[in-house]
Parts: sequence; structure tokens; C-alpha cells
Amino acid sequence: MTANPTQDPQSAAIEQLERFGLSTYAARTFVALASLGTGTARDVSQVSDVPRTRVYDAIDELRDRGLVDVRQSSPKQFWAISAETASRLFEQELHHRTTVLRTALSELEPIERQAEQRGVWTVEGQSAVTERVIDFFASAEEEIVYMTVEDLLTDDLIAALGEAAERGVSIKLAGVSAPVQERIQDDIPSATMFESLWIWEDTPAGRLMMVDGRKTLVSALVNGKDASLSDPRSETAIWGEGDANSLVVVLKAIFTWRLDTADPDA
Amino acid sequence: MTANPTQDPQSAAIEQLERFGLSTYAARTFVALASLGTGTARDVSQVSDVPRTRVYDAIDELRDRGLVDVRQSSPKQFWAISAETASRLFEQELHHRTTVLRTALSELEPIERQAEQRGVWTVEGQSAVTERVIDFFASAEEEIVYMTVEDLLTDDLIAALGEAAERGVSIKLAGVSAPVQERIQDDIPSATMFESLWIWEDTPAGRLMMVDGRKTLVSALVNGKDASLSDPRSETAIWGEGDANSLVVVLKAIFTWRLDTADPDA
DNA sequence: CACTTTTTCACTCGATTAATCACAACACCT
DNA sequence: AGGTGTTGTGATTAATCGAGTGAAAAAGTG
Repeated sequence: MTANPTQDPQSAAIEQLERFGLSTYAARTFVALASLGTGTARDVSQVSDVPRTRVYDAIDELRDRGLVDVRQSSPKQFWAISAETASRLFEQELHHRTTVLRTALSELEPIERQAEQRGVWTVEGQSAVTERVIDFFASAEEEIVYMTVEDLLTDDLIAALGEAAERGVSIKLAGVSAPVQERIQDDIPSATMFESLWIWEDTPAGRLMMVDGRKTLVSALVNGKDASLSDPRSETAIWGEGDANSLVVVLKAIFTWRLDTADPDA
Repeated sequence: MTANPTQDPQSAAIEQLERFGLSTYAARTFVALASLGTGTARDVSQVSDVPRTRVYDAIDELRDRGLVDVRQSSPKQFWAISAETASRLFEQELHHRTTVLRTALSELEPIERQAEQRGVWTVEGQSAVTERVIDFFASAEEEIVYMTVEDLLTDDLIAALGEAAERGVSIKLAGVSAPVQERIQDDIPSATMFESLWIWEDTPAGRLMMVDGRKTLVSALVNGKDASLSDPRSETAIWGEGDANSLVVVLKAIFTWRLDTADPDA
């Protein structure tokens, strides 16, 4: 997962197929067939390095999944469905499985998950942090304050902000770069900007978020000094929820001070 | 995989999570946490039957995937993301992975896959057969003839027919049940019906298809006598392509005879 | 400071799967 | 027909991975 330096199509396809539940033989066999179009066990074995005697089992597996058809002759001929059809097939199946998962999980989810917690939770990895922020945006009812130094304001986030804005949530942003700022003005005209600030002008910055004055999140990039922008995944965040939560209290104080003193229209 | 009699949410969720690449410990841990909301290693161990000493590893795995956050206290507290967020996360990831697969596969697909083949290919399983039929519909340029005895004309197929019709493909159907027939008239007004027929009036029937007079498919349900409609997955089809293909020749003869003699407007 | 609980880590056992081998069936060629 | 090489199936071995167990270190608690 971490080692993926734009490898060749072969290995990429094989890796994905394996992760979708095929055995390595089946995966290699299918990839071989996909490049051949059709072929015999021998052909497949030669280009895939699957032992010829095992190609038949692999074909069986692929047949069960509807990925390969067989011509009953001697030698048997195998035929792979097209790349387009194959991916459509997988997408369909996986969509179905996520639906099953969603249903099952929500059935056993507790009625209400208690908010109002002591202490703070930690999240690791940029994508995970973003995911969490989006979640919080989605739960906002009145106000979102979001502040970032670099351009940690991706399309996902803008979309989530847009949805919130349409619900009537007031949105206050800071630290947005000029080009993105223009986009925001178009997409979410109701959003107001306030001056970024302060201590970490050019530090390995992260983000800072508060929704409804009772959910807050702070993040930072871990490689403080050395490799600052090398690995984009090295972000760590902490968040807390509830009026009495210490992190919430602190951030609320900072933000209200800042928002009050700042020029409200900028 | 075959044993799936609408099991309880617990096992269903665990099964899906495992198939998405989580270890069984991680899957069980997440499900436990999902029902608890938050909890310690001990809590998790009790409801999930994961050895307490291994909950930590499982949490690490879940953390890497952004499914769980941790509160650094003693004992540590674990927090699971919501069912909704989790499934969205998976759907996103899987969509991405199918895209990677699609790209990789199409890069190594041969320039042109030779049509015009001797012999016939076999497909097994109702879903696989349907998939293949849809594929052929999508490749049709002039004419589709499709004939089925039972209601092997699902929404997928109707949709595929619709798309073909919009491309200007002429569509000829037979053996469609009355209710479905009405639907067709609405969705695809250009389609013409002809009388089903013949030998297999109430046999364990299948389908019969021809596109552009050069691709044909015939299917049958295998459990001829005993369990006819018990297992819907026991369908087998054969198909062939090319003007000289024997199956094509036979079917073309049958159909042209049938279509010529039948009343063209019915 | 003793004692419990939490957390980490190393190791064993078992199951799954890759890989090899031996043999039977079949087709082709002379 | 008979020989020869290729194809398909089944059994067997080797290796890998993950579940489960237990010991030991770390952190709390009285």
C-alpha cells in the first residue's frame, strides 16, 4: 500500500485483483489472458509464470466469478472478458458489499453515541484527518470555523462546506490562499474570511477547526524540521467534543477573541 | 460465501470487513467498537472475544485505515467512526481501486481482440450469463434479437436494450411476459415483439440471443427435471461469434425463418 | 513498596495456499 | 494401429501467513 511507485500495469492489475479476493494464480492468470485475449493453458502459463498444471484451477476460480469463458476443445481455450466489463463487474460487486456492510453496521450501532467527553482523541494520517474534518462539517448546525495555513482545503472539504452552508450554517475561514479564496467566493458566497495569523506563519503548519463551539480539532505535520513536505501523510490531529472539554475551551477562547477583534468583512 | 442465510448483523459486518482486507481480529474489534461507540481494550475484548493482549494490534491496523481514533490515557480509550462514515470510506477506497484496475487492465489489453472464431464458449452462472448478454447488447450496431421464456429480462437488461435502441439499433423481442411487455412498450417504443414459440413451451428454459447476425448466445437451466427453480444460479450458456461460426449459422437460420414468417407487427 | 492492570513483544501452532510431482487421457502422426 | 508428445487431474510436499498463547515490561494504585 505504501510501496506504489507507479508500477507497471501488470503488477498493478495483479495487486488489485488479489486484494479483491483472487488467489495469486487466478490474478496472474487473468492478467495474462487479458493481454492475450484468448489462449490455452500453455500460453497462459508462459506469460504468467503460473505452473501450467495449476492454470486449470485458476481458470475455475475465474469462471466462478464470471471473468473467463472456456471453449471445450483440446487443448481448452480460455477467453477473458474485456477490461471495461471486468472493472464494471468488480465495481458492482463491491458497491453491493459496501451496502451490506453499511446496513449491518448501522443495525448494531448504539442509539446515541455520547458526545461530551473528557480528554482528546488522536487521528493519524492526512487522509484520516481530512475524513474526520469532513465528518464534523457534516454534523455542524450553526457555525464552522476553519483555519489552515497551507492549502489543506481540498475539493472534498469545499464540497462539505458547501453542503453545510446550504443548511444555513455560517462559515468562517482563514488562511486560505488567494486562488482558492476566489473559488470559495463563487461556491459559497455566504462564507466570511478572517485574517489567518499568528505564531506559525511559516511553520510546518496544519489546521484548526471548531464547529458549533463544541467540537474542535487541531492538526500538525509531524516532521517539524527535516522532511517537511516530503511525505504528505505525516499529519497528526487531536480533537475533542463537549462544552466542558479542555481542548474545546481553549480553542473557543482563542477563536472568539480573534473573531471579535478581526474585521468582520474581509 | 455460499452460506449467507441473512445472518445477524455482527457476522455479516465481520465477514464484509474481512473481505475488504482486515484481519479477523481487526474486523471483530471494529464491530465491537462500533456497537460500543467507545471503549477500552478490555471492553472490546469482552464483546468481541479477541484476546485482550491482541486488541492493541488490531487497533493499530484500524488506525492506519482511519477507522478508529485513540485517546491517550490509561487505560487507552478507543473510538470508532460511525457506520455511515465507515462505509463511505470503504466505498471511496474501493472506487479508487477499481479505477486503478481499469486503467491497468486496459493498458495491457491487446489492440484488437479477434472476433470471428471457430467453436463456442461456455459461461456458467446466471449472473455471469446476464453480464455477457449485456456486454453483447452494448456491442450491437444494427440489430438485437432476444428471446426468453421465463422472465429472464431484468432491469439491467432492459437498460442495456434501451441504450442500444437510442443508438439506432433495431430490437426484436419474444417470450416476454405481459407485465414486462407493457414496460418495454413505454421504455423502448421502437422495440418490436414476435411470438415466442416453440419446442420448449414449459421446459426449464433459458434464453436465446443474436446481435447483428454474427454473435449468438443460447442458455439453459441445468437442473432439467428435479430442482428447476430452486437455485437461480444454475444457468449455463454457450456463445459464438463470427459469420462462419457454426452456432451463429444455425441460429441465424432459425431466426430469419421465424422473423420472416411471423407477423411483423404484434 | 508491593501488587494489580495495562501494554508490548516474541513464539507456537494450525490452516491456507503456492508449488512440485506422478499419472491417466487424449490427440496427432506416421 | 501403435508410438509419441501434449493436456488435464489428482495427490503430495513446502512455505507462508495469521490466530492464539504466554511471558515480560510499563504504568497505575493502594
